[in-house]
Amino acid sequence: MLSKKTKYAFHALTFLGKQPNNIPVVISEIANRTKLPKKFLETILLDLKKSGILGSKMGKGGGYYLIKQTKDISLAEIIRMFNGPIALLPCASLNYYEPCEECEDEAQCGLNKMLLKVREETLKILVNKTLFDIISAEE
Amino acid sequence: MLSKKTKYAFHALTFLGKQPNNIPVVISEIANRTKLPKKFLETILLDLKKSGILGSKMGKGGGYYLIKQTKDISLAEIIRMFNGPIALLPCASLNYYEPCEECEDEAQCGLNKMLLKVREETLKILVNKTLFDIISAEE
DNA sequence: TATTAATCTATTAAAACGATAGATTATATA
DNA sequence: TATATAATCTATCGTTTTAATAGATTAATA
Repeated sequence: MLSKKTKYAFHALTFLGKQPNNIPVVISEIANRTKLPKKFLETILLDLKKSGILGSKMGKGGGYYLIKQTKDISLAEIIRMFNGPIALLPCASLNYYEPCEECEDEAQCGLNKMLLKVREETLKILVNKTLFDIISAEE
Repeated sequence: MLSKKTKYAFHALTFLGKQPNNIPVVISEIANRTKLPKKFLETILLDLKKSGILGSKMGKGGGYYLIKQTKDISLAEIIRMFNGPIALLPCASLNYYEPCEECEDEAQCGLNKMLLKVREETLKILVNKTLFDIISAEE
């Protein structure tokens, strides 16, 4: 399951992705239109900015706007950022790898091998689907 | 990510699946061999019993043993039992469906549509992989 | 210089997770 | 029938994560 933060990020991105010419939109408008809690949304937008997906402008006429192309923002990327690893266990993750305490020999562990495969196949799905596809699916 | 409970369930099942003739094994032995916390493991084994995957016998010579065939125990089944939905959001889950509060019209929601597809594809993977495959992958 | 709007720091309530303790019930066998 | 064995049940508990809010600060514009 995705956290609410992750879900909110998708909603905010979808909204901004539909904005014409990527004109900056202020937080409160994004919050109103997407029905997301404003203060919580702030932290999300900030994270998206820090990772280079959004840009921002302070002061009058400011707000947040999309920098990356919607086709270049994959589900995997957003999920990793807000939800953590794609893999089902840390021992099967490439980006967030950590060994299991109870596991004597990982190279022997059938669960690990299986979850590595699952991760691989899941990633294929999540990398190929983008914000563009989400927006295209609307209406 | 899977919870530790889910991971422990897989380890316990893998151990029992490798047992010859499905002879009952006592909790403490399962715990020792798998290196899992015994008391926590108890609750897991009980759940597995209630769902018909394991059988148990009290008293001397008792313990837990596998009832279902390893080929008939899918990853999806275990994950659902201990970890919850396969879908990434409740609104995209069939077994645990729940609408989103912020969503005015689900039929219009691009995220929902996308996650329904993801769920479908993920399920294909997780249903086709079984305890048998995990055990086969060992050594 | 006043207004606007993002950014930063700090805090908090609630839920989920992981784990343990102790009492009870069922079964086998000596 | 008594005893040992082992699952089962009830209850509790600390920690971490999640979701959310409050308030002060900085930057940009007009």
